[in-house]
Amino acid sequence: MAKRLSHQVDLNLLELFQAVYQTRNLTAAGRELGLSQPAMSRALTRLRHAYGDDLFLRQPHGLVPTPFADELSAPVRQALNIVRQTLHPPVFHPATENRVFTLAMSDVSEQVFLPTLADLVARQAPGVRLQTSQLQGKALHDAMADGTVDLAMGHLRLHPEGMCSDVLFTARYACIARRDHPAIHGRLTVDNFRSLGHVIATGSITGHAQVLERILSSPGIGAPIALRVGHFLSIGRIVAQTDYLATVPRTLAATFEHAWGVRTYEPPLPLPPYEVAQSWHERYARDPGLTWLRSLAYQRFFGRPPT
DNA sequence: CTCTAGATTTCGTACCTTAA
DNA sequence: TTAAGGTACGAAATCTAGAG
Repeated sequence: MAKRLSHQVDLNLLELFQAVYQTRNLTAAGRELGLSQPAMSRALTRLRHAYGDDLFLRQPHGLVPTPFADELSAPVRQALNIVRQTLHPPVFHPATENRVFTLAMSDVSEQVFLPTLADLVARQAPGVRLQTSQLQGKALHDAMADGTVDLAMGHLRLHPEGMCSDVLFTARYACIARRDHPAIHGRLTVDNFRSLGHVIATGSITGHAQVLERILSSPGIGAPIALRVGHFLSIGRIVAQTDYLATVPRTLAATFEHAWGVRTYEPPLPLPPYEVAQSWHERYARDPGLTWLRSLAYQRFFGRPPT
């Protein structure tokens, strides 16, 4: 294919080339494209001029492609297929797809809503597998931007640049302490909250630690932070075996009650609710697989697809 | 079967209209 | 102003039917 286009070519001319190449008949190709025969003839002239080749020769049994046209046909067909694919992007078929999705989430989210999500995925898409990632900060942002991590879920601190998100639900905090705590009688008081040592999880990718540290250290409260740990899930057992107090997501408190026998208390002062969201990078906003997964998570909480 | 004249088909061009 | 498409028409090749 040594010849070069003499000037910019209207891409519709490639459709014309393809139609004429297939039909070997200008009038029939014109019917396919909705053009009159003279319009086809004129368009073919433009294409001939652009390529500097006759492309098709009029012969007794129709238009016969030149060797150059034969050479051109495969790349033109491929180019048209690529263009058509951009207009009709691939569809994700959950029942038959094989794909691994990587979800960035805290240990809290793994405990609280990953089981339900995993069950939904297993029912609808048996070939799809999930794995979680504990990346945080810039590493998480970079991983989401390059597609290594597909979706981040939870009450997360994310660098906002290029991020999109759906709020899945709003949740509240609860306090937990050991069942036979010597200083707590019936209900948790403001004095208990101020004087008892608190356990908080600071190593997690969630934004809970920031919120709780601010509350505990605020001028009117000044509660002591006795222990900082890396994971929320460690807190239940620690609280069960010490006189420490902890403020954790309410759903997690319920889990700790069953697992470690701790007791859940209403916070003695108003704590702000927090939002749990799913976030993804704008580069993958139209990824059909990711769109399906996001929709599944959204329906899990709202009973309907996102608008 | 062969030849021939008219009909039909198909491509190319001139000229006009339209829309950007 | 320019490019693209339509109508009208010419040219060339093929098809078809009738005559010899």
